[in-house]
Amino acid sequence: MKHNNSNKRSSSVAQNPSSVTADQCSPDGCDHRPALREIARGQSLVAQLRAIVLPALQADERGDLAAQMLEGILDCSRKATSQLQLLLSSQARDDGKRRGNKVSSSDGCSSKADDEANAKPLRQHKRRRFGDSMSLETPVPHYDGHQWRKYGQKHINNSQHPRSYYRCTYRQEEKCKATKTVQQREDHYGNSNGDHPAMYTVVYFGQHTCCKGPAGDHVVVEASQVSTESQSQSSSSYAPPAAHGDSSQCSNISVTCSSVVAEDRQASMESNKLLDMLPAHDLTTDVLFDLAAYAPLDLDINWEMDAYAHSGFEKFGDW
DNA sequence: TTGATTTGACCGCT
DNA sequence: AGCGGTCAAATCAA
Repeated sequence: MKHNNSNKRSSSVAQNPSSVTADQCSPDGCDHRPALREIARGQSLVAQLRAIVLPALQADERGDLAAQMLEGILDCSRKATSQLQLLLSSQARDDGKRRGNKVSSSDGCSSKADDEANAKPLRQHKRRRFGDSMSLETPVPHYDGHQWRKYGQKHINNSQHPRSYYRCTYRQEEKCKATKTVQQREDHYGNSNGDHPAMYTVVYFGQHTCCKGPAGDHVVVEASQVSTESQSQSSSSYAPPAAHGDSSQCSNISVTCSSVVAEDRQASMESNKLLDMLPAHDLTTDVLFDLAAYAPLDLDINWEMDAYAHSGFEKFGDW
């Protein structure tokens, strides 16, 4: 049945919120979300790389080795991600306690929302927050190893290109909540020669909880979702191995960060080995160089920040 | 026929 | 008020 209430709105000049990343810093200055975003970016790059490389590789030992290395890289970054997410979830829990669980009231738990929910089956629209998002710029926004279904497209204020909305194909059968948005960048215009391929900004929301992803194994349930999804569902409930206390997160973090750095160094070394193995391929080598270069640097920065966390170091610069 | 995409409407949030 | 995310009927494509 079509909706008959026409309230289509015209566009007006406004700031584009997509250029803003919210919740960059936690109250205690021990924020690892920038590192998490970079690792996720690396994961996405590897997934794209695999989608490009694997079909072109021959089924021989080198091909198997390359596939194993790609798996190794993804495995390293997954471990690093899950460790950081555990830290973030404990941070968010503690933050929620301090704020008196204000978040939960926006999830339909307030009395007004309850009344309306009893009256009619309301649509549950929750505006996403950028705290649990990972952004990526890529010429191949559709090759990330996952299967997506488009569910919407919108023109965004002050943007020439529309933004497309995708959710995981296995959203229903596996309750996978991962979504992404794809929007062509304003300052990149592809030409027919392929000299300057169009660049797209891809923003990922949530982690894949389906088992049909590129690695085929189960990925850590989104830990940072606690800021937006306090209304937990039984299918996606995530219980950390041990309950954390209210304080002393920084000492906890400093222990865990060493293992995160180790995992990411391993991923970077694998990338370099893969780079030596593969024949010249523009897009492939670009992605690999990107991978090999970014990981140790970004994590070293965060590692050093841990040392200063206790002294109130807060600024994270241009992440 | 079935699954994917399109598109106008709806709704939460700022 | 209006922007952006999501829903869901209509439409398209295989």
